[in-house]
Amino acid sequence: MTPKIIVISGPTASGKTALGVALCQKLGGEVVSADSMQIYRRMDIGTAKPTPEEMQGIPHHMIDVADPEENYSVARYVEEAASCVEDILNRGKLPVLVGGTGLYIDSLLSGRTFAGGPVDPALREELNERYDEIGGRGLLGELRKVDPERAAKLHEADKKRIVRALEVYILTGKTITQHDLETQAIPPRYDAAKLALDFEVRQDLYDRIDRRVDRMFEQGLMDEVRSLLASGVPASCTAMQAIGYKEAVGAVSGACSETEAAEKIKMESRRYAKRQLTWLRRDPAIEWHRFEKTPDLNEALRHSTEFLRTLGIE
RNA sequence: GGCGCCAUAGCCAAGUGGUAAGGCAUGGGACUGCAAAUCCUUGACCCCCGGUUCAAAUCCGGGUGGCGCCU
Repeated sequence: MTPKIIVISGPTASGKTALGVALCQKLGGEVVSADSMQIYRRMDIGTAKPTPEEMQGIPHHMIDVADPEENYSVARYVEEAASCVEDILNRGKLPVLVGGTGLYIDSLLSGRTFAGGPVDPALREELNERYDEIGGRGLLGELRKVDPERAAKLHEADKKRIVRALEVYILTGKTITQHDLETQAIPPRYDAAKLALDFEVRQDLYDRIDRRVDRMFEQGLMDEVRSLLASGVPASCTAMQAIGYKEAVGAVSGACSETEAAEKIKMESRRYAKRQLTWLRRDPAIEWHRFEKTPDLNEALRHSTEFLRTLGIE
């Protein structure tokens, strides 16, 4: 089976956008973003959203598809992104999935479905409260009674996952363990050629991140955040939990200085990059391109096309 | 030059005689409807030399380094 879709991933600030556009130009493709924060409108600077100049006329999908106050989710992403991909394929073009949100990429490619229909906010709230009341050990104990396998994998402090596991069971009568087994059994939705970018030396990536954050402030990150808040976007919503935004909110409110916020953003971005790498590294199918010191787009492009050729894409 | 204070992991920092809390960072890992989120995990023999003691990061002396004050 020939891969029908290309994936370009890597940690933040590794040069995914540029490579994605270059490959699209070369292969007649369109970009489908796989970034959990660039989906929000009016959040441009802090998410390092590609500018029109960077896009170079290549269509970009799954960017600016939601308002910051909306509750977006993987499930919604999979649904919407899949229809973008289908549309691109139907027009005889090549979908190029570009982004750093590993969960979104894997979920889309696998065709994963999520258990239990729409989330029931009341139930989730109830479970969260119960967790606070009886503690992690207590709630994990309750999960153990219905789904011992899942309970064994979760740490008592992992509130989110304990709550979700219980939620799935209550909503569907099926354990999340069983649901996972069922979805794992279905064949992947797309056969993808996966590329990821990284640096030979971690510090080089971190240096890039630092510079990018400085640039965000020069470009007016603070104003962007001020206007989001002024337009009524609550500081508590998911979108505002994004790195860069929650810290800038602190500076806007006077809780810390702008310099302190910048330092915090750099640090959080480094940690995020590390988590992204952890996620990507466990996928043996990924072809890595590691930059020496400075990102060399031509090098990456050559490596990529060579790799794609071996898979029959050119 | 004199007096005083301090010297514990990359940083902050507890510990005043029995063999090194904690926080942050860093590295590693997890991850099936909030994922840029959430969670797990990770290190030092205590500035140097000598002394006291069964036993010193902890007491004494000296050295070095830093900070403050004075002349």
